[in-house]
Amino acid sequence: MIAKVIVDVPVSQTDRPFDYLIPDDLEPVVEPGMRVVVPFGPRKLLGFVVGKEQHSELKKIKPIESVVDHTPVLTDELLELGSWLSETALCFTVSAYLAMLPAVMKANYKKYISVADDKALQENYPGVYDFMTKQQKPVEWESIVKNQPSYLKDLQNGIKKGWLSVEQKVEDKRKEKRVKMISPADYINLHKALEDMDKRAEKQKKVLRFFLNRSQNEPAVLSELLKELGVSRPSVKGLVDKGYLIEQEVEQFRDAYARSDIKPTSALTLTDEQEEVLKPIEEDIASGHHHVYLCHGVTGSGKTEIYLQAIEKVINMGKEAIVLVPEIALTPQMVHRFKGRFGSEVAVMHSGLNKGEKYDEWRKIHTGKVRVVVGARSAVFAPFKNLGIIIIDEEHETSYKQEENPRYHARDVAIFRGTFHNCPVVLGSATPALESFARAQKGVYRLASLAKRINNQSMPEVMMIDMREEIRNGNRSMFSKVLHDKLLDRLDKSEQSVLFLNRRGYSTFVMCRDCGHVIQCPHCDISLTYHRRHAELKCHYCGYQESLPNSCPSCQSEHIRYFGSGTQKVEEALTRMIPEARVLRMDVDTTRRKGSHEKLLKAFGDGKADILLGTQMIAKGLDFPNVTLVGVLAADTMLHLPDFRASEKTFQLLTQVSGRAGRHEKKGEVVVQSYTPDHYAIVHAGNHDYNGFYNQEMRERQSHRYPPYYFLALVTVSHTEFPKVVDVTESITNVLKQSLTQTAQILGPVAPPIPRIKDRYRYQCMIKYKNEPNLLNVLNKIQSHYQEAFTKDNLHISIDVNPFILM
DNA sequence: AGCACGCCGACT
DNA sequence: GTCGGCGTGCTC
Repeated sequence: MIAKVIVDVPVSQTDRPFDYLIPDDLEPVVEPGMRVVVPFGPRKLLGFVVGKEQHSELKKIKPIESVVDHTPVLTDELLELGSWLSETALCFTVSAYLAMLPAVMKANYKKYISVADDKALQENYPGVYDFMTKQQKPVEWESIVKNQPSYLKDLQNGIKKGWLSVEQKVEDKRKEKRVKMISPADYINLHKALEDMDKRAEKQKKVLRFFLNRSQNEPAVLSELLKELGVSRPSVKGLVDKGYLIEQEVEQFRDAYARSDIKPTSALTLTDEQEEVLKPIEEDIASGHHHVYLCHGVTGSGKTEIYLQAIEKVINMGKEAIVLVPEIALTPQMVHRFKGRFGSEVAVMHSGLNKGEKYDEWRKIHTGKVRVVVGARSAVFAPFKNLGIIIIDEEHETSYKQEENPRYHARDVAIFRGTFHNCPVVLGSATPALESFARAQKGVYRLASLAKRINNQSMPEVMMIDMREEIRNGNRSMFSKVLHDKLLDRLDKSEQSVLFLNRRGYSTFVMCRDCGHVIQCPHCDISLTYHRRHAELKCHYCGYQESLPNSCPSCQSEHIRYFGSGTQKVEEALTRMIPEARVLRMDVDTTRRKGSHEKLLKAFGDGKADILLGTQMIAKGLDFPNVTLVGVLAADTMLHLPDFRASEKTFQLLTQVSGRAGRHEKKGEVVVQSYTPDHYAIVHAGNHDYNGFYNQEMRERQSHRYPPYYFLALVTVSHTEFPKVVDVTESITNVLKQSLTQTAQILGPVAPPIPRIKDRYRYQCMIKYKNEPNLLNVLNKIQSHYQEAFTKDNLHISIDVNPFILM
């Protein structure tokens, strides 16, 4: 038998199956979807078996070296999904497969050197010989490179001459936690065994009695058993050898939520509106039909309860469910809701888990221990075999698009899988992406609306503050008079407030007041960000840092200071303004440590602070009954980013933030400060008017030929030399112009908003198109044609179909 | 990507 | 005459 194997070499020349002979003894073992180790040229590689065939057309076929997995780690569906991804996202098939698995399942390649010809080596390279014999065991190549680079040359020659041998190893980084379990053998009568025992074997009898007193044949953990009975390992081993007891290794799952106290919940009564949304979804689940539902529900309208009840239906039918949540909203509150309803049926996948924990959660899914996964983007690849529903909450979130290879969008993957499994895909949002809403309007998706909040709470009142007015009235602080007063008012009533600072595009840069010089990264064309903590300037793109200078590097003036507004700066101003307020700051700095996110939120929920101040991360999913005021400090910072989605993002963010107020009995208020309060994104957000925003933004998109009216593809070229980048981008642009239809618009070559990152110049070419059946083909050709030149010349090309970030 | 093969210059 | 530079091409 022949196995078709995709090898772990992510280049276009090897992006196809290679034939390998399946040795007779592995014949019954090897199945598509398994990882195998195969010889490839002179080395050994990890590969994915994608098919089995009786014959091969090739003469020279090497056998599979070994099989890594006991059961396939990718189902047939996921294998198919991988090749679909490689075509549509223009990535290599292996990259797609690896993206579907936890990181620990990537191969670890190691090279080991050992002595093959003692005599010859000793004669020619005595130094190397001494070194090698001192080490005894084969020596890992990388450790020599790191620690004894002086030997490398001689070693290389020794290998060439055959005095040293090289062994390639493919290692797997995964490590299951395993425990030894002891249980009585099924067919053994313990009473009889006890009688048969040697009189002197007190310890062994003690063990048998222990199992006699236990219900049925319940296994016990070996280590605990030994401790409890005060016997030693050989006593148990003796019984195992006699065949009375059975020892087996059982995987133990690390459970990050094992200790938390989550109370079970049961289904809530739905409102008529919720009922109406749920009904067609349930019908699809019952009858096995695929539709995409866009569930447009205002914040607080009870979307999650609909998800929960749909999942319940899915579980009752013996099927499985995937719930995607943006990373930032994967808060403990959210996880608790699912754990509370479905208990141990739920696996949770988020970036807070370490690699081992992620692997364990993945295995819970793979081994069928759970039926529900709640997770961020990559959870869409959960290896379920019988999916009954896929839910994407906050579907408009940009984090669903992966910004590196494979550049997939979780929504597209979900729809692929939903089609395969004939199950519904539910997209939920208070502010759907324009693309999604447009599709729903066209009838491609089924639109379901929830216009009312549960318990009929009204939407919070939104006040727009024109900050230009404040400045005119002599208020130069970052807090308007109104916001200041309202904060004090809440403090009086001991109610809580949330202050939201939209920091994106608002980095705290350092500028000289005399000459206007802004300190920039020497490797990237972007200004450095000031970090107060260590009085350092950091580059967010390449990690470069330097200490804050005392004088301007350009004019030597000492009037150099930082501008912009970070959370730290706001916190300072806030405590200066209202010293008695207890402020909790939440940003990347205060939440870096594991679990600190949860801790901070808990502290706020427990009323240990009056004001929660934070960035993006507090915009989602927070639900505190005592919060009655939400302040947005600078609503329009994002509006002026060079991004055609700037208005949409601003609208979404303001709507989400406003939704944090007054979700319970107490009425909520929102204060939005901006310098452009009459911008339509801000106005419509203030009126909670999605449709109004949608209609206006759609006109903008149409007139500027942007999505959803046109599709986009973005080609970015980078190299250390500027003329080269321009040159290559130009020729790519020409190829595109010749190969695409007249209706396609090709913009470029143009310099992107950040023209240089990590000392590499960048240039782009953007394609706007409506219908280009040939596009993927052409882009694929461009990628593989230039790739050879690219790798050896250190040129880089990245192609993003449907890009989200245009930088 | 790695690695071998192979074809030319600068050294014992 | 050989060591070693890195251009070219292949890997089942």
